[in-house]
Amino acid sequence: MKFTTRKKEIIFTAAKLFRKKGYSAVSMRDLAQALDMKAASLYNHINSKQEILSIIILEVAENFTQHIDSVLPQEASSIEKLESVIENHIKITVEKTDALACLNNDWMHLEQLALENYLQMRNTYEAKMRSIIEQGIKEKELKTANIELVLFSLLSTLRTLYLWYAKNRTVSIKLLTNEMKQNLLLGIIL
Amino acid sequence: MKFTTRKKEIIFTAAKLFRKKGYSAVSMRDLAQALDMKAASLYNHINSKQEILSIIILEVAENFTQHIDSVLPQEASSIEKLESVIENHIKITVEKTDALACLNNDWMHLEQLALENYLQMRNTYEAKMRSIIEQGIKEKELKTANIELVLFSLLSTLRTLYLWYAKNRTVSIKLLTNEMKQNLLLGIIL
DNA sequence: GTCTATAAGTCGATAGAC
DNA sequence: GTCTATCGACTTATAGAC
Repeated sequence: MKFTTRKKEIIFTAAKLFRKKGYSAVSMRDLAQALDMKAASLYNHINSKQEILSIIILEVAENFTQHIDSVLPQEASSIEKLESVIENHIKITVEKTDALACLNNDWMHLEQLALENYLQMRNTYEAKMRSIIEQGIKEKELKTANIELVLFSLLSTLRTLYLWYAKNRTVSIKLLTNEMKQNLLLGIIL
Repeated sequence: MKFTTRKKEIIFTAAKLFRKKGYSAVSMRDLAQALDMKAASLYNHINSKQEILSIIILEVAENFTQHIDSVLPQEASSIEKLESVIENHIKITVEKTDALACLNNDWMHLEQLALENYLQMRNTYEAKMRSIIEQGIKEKELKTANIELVLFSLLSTLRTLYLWYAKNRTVSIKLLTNEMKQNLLLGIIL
């Protein structure tokens, strides 16, 4: 992996460590050692450990926000919109595995503005997903069911897909995408 | 909540705190304060912070192990077995929400024997789930699909259902169970 | 069984030399 | 931009009084 700046290298490495042990269990000394430098030197590139976490998480959160904002106003069926959401989750899972894991597991260690910012993006994302599901039920494309549980069933699998992908990196994205659409939308019973 | 021993009260309270902030971010002082006592006094009831974590996690892991061991040899269809597994996940989600969250998020902070023990139980559990899915495909009850992804789709939702349940505690278990069977087994498309 | 005091080490972060 | 040295607070855990 090549980096344009030392700061990006630090953030990339931090995401890898945070994913394995969690934000709280990784010390600045651990991070420095992984980069073959001393902890004090990190502070020439970043202001605090907290800043590293917020950069990692908010960047991924913004990726999700941008995608759902582009999908929602489209003239498309609810199923097409859900498929596009699934594709985007898989894209982020593949391209930003470590950062996605941090977002999932360490968001509660964000502070102040970064935490508010994250929670606001997450709430908005879920509200927009909910409206797609409601559209689908109204237009008789989706089964009439508990909307909150349908929303959760979809998101829980998509959010944690990185756990599966980490152990199965050789799978083709096309196969992964098709199978996930099948499983999530059509179920597994013949 | 009433407790038969002080040790059980400590473990119950620890699970609540670990769930909110994660094992590493909860100090023995935090735990003591939540119990209205001093940190040093905790050590009259438990040997170490690590012991608390392993008691919390291994107890839940053994619940899962016992259930799948009782389901696997039954003379039942693969779908009936999967339904029984879903019911058990929901039962544990409802009865041991905090401990289940610890198992999901903090298992990697287990050490030595406890870690080996946990990983062995998890691997065995997944292997037995896999054999149920294989049985289902062989007997043409389940669609022919990527077994590993079907397994992951099911478990990812069941394992993180506590996140949804924590915000929707008033839902009836019967409704929750029926909806989850629908979503996971039959999909959401009409 | 709970307390105070404390050991021995780690934490995030800073100052200042080079 | 990296280093050594260090600060002050916090960490898990123990010793011993009550």
